[in-house]
Amino acid sequence: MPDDLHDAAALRLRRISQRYTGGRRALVGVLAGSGRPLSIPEVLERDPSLAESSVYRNLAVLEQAGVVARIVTNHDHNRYELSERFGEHHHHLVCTNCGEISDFTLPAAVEQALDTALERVARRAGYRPDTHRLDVVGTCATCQHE
Amino acid sequence: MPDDLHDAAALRLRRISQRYTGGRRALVGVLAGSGRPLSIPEVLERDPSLAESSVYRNLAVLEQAGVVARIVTNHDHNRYELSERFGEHHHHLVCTNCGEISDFTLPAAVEQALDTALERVARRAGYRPDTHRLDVVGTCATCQHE
DNA sequence: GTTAGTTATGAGGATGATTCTCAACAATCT
DNA sequence: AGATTGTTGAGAATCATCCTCATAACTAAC
Ligand SMILES: [Zn+2]
Ligand SMILES: [Zn+2]
Ligand SMILES: [Zn+2]
Ligand SMILES: [Zn+2]
Repeated sequence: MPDDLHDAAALRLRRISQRYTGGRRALVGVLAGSGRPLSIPEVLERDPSLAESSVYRNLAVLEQAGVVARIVTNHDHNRYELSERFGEHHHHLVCTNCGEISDFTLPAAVEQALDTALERVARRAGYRPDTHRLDVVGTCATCQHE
Repeated sequence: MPDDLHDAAALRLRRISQRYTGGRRALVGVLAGSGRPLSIPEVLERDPSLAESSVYRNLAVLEQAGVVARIVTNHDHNRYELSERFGEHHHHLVCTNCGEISDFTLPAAVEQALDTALERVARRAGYRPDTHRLDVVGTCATCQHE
């Protein structure tokens, strides 16, 4: 967990007048160390010293600050990962069976073409576009063997 | 609400040994008449004769049958719309402020390029891809005036 | 068209993820 | 240090969603 990650997180929090406390630093560390989006029970497993209510509150704060992103799913729990601004722009593979999520990126040319097409379509509908979300929905390798 | 829509819905239900009852027909009618994805409170507003518990149960049945699709959101309620198989493949514009959702389609060339790129990327990750979801996240026209 | 068997309904209750409350605690400033 | 303001966490509250079960509707023989 590199220091500049924590520095950047602290900066973003300061921008919305929030402190970078121990609990929040721990959350960023857990998410950075995981490599894939985690549900809150998974976060608590990885650091049992954290209090459930604080984890909910702090992930919401970190989301507002733009440090983490919440991924909503059909399954029971939402999942969290570090915001794209701390990594590269990416998308998700979602398993309909077990709910697991992993990351992928598109070839630059496809991403580019997609982005300009989306920009145009949003403007035409009166929307001010901010970002986009793209998920491939399917069955993960593990769930195919059953 | 064209008859062939109801016929197709009935057929899909029959395939999973479910009946196309009055309540289910009413749900399909409401969703077909709306033109945009609706939350369950919105469905109940539009047809107050429906029972809340039956709406939840029947939308789940219709989802299993492939007649409706559930759209999960950051906001309080999920939303439902008729499945793509009853209309054309499309995507969503999502307002981060009020949660409203509207539909759009991509130019065929972009959609095509995207689809083949996704297929390739999913296979490489061991996934059996089923479909994809693409949302533009931003601010709707109404919410920009405030 | 009656009967027996199966499936759907709906009102109210249960579940459970998330959010709220509030008293104790920690950081920041003068 | 004292005063002010932000944070924590254990438990309670909320509320979208799902479940229960007695009743009603449908279906398929007889
Ligand atoms: Zn899986
Ligand atoms: Zn993208
Ligand atoms: Zn809006
Ligand atoms: Zn598409």
